[in-house]
This record gives sequence, C-alpha cells and structure tokens, in this order.
Amino acid sequence: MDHKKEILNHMLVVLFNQILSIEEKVLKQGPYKDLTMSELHVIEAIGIGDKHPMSYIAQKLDVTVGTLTIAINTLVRKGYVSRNRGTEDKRVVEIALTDKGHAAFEHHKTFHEEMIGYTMSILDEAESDVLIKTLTKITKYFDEKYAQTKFEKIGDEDEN
Amino acid sequence: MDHKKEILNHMLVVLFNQILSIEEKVLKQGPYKDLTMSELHVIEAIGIGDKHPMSYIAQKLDVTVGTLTIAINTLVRKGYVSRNRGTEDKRVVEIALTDKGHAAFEHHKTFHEEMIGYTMSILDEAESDVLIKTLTKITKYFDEKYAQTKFEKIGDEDEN
DNA sequence: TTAATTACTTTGAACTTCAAAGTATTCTGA
DNA sequence: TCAGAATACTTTGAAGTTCAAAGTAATTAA
Repeated sequence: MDHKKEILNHMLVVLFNQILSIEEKVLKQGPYKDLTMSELHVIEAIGIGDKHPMSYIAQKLDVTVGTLTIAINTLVRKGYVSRNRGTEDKRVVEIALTDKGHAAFEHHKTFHEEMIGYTMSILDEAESDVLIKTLTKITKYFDEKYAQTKFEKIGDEDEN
Repeated sequence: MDHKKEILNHMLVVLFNQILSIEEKVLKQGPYKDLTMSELHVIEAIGIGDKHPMSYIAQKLDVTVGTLTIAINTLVRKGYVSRNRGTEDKRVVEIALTDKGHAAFEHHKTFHEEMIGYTMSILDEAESDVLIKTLTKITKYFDEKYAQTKFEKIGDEDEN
C-alpha cells in the first residue's frame, strides 16, 4: 500500500517533467518557434471563438492584468493576437486571436491530441475508462481542496 | 472514442494546472515561504545524502551550469545549501543541503506524500491499480519518445 | 611545459511576473 | 447633475529565471 504511493508519487513527478520538456521541445522545433511556452499558454487561454476582455483572460490564466498586458503587447507585435477597445464600454479591451493565432492554437491542439492518442493507444478500452473516471475524481477532489485555499494540516512544523 | 480523447486531454490539462497551483500555494503558506518554486526544485535535485558537483545537479535539472550557479548563490545566502571546493579536484564545487535544506526537503516530501495519500484515499483498489499501471506505461513510452529528442512524425508506432 | 580541456562563475540580455501608481471611462449617490 | 467611487486597463520598477558567451582557475595531455 505504501509502496503504491511511492510509485504513484514517482510517476507523477517524472511524468510532469517529461510532459513539460516534450511540450517545449516540440514547440521549439515546430512552425511557431517564435512563441515562448508562456505565450502559447496565453494563446490557449484566449482560445477560438469570441473575443474576451483582458480581465477574463487574466483570471483564466491566474495572472494579474498587468502581466497579461505585457504578454499581449508582444503577441500583438508578433501578429498572433488582435486588441481592440470595446465599443460599448470604452474601458474594456477585447482580445482575440488573429488567423495566425488561430493556426498556432490549432497546431498546438494537434500536438495535444497526438499525445493523448499515444496514451490511448497503449490502453485497452477498460483501462482508458477507468483512467478517465479516476482523473475526473481526482480533479474534482482537488478542486474542492483547492477552493478552501488552505490545504491545511501540512505546514505544522519540521520533520527530520 | 474521439470524445474520450477530448475528456482525457481536458482532465490532464486541468489536473496539471491544479497540481502546480496547489504546490505553489502550499509552499507560500508553509514554513519555507522564503523559497521560490524553482529554488525548491533545486533543493529536490540536490537531495538527501552525498554531496554532488554542480554539473551533476545541472544535468539533473536540465539547466546550464551558469543558471545553477545563480540559483545556488541565493540558496547558500538563504542557508539551505552548502558549497565547498573539492579537495581532490579543486575545480569541482561540491553541493549539499544544510540541516535547514534537509528540513525543507523533508517538508516538501511530506506534502507530496499527503497529496498522494489524499488521492489514494478516494480511489478503490482497482482504480489505483489502473492508475499506476497507466502512468507507468505512459512514462515509459514518453521516455522512449523523449530519448530520441526529435519527437518527430508522430504516429508511426503502435505499442501494445 | 605549453596547450587543451574541464569545472565553474560572471556578465549581458531577454523573458516572466508582481505590486503599485497612473489613465481613461463609467457608475452612483446626494 | 456632477463629484467621487469604482472599473478596466497600462505603465513602471523591481525581483527572478534562464541562456549564451566570455572569463577564471585547475587539471590533463602532447
């Protein structure tokens, strides 16, 4: 039982680093290598479809609006994002992807899909079902834990 | 089938961000809040036990030695890490955790264990088995893909 | 012993992020 | 109505993270 925990922990740590590494490596080899990972992350948050205000996207990314402003500056300069003042409320800035931004989004989405494809291909039907169910359960659980911000019990004091 | 991929992708993305968020939040609430996430990462790479040269740790972290030097500077200043010239080969710098570094390491390890503990506690036997099996498979698969650095073509392989 | 190599540090530049201060616009209450 | 509050965003200054390239000191090789 404790052994299982160790394995799970190890797997998560390793997988985490692997995915981050691969994602970056693939980005820097692909047709959108002028993007950084964090810029790509912003593009993902903007997404296909409707334009959205700065504050909405900043919240989605969990960064301040000031931080997002700077990111959007460079993405506009690089041609991935359009920025326009709202017509109704002129304080608002409406952000959307340009065609080039769209293309980058789709390209990255394809990478994700292929990565998931790999994953699914090594699982049988029953396994993938359980995996989805399990991840859903964990996500929901963390969501609740996370909502209370505290995630307490942990900061009591030194072990060792 | 394609729907399942979408769900799995979404779950993985969400879980990813959740774990990163929680980890950071917990760090900033705990007794080692003077550490940044990346400093904690360095501490993890140094680990308990023997001292190691800079180059070894840099490789483990996949950063340049110059980058590591800067990180170690602040960790030494903060008292988490000891840095000593090698006696045998004086070019070498031997890095190890101080007692305080040890304590921070263990504290973080405890957090990990508790997070895994939470996770296991909401899964039944079959679920945790499949989860471990799946993660192991995925990790191994990525390891091979990753080893060839290229991550090219995507999709001329079928394991299992 | 000079030249090359190795292990690390320093430097300069780019990027990421935040908090706080600043600007423009809209809303609200007396 | 209109002055002050609130909102949406941008700018600024500072701290971190990271790399490549240049620099230093020690070791190894020819």
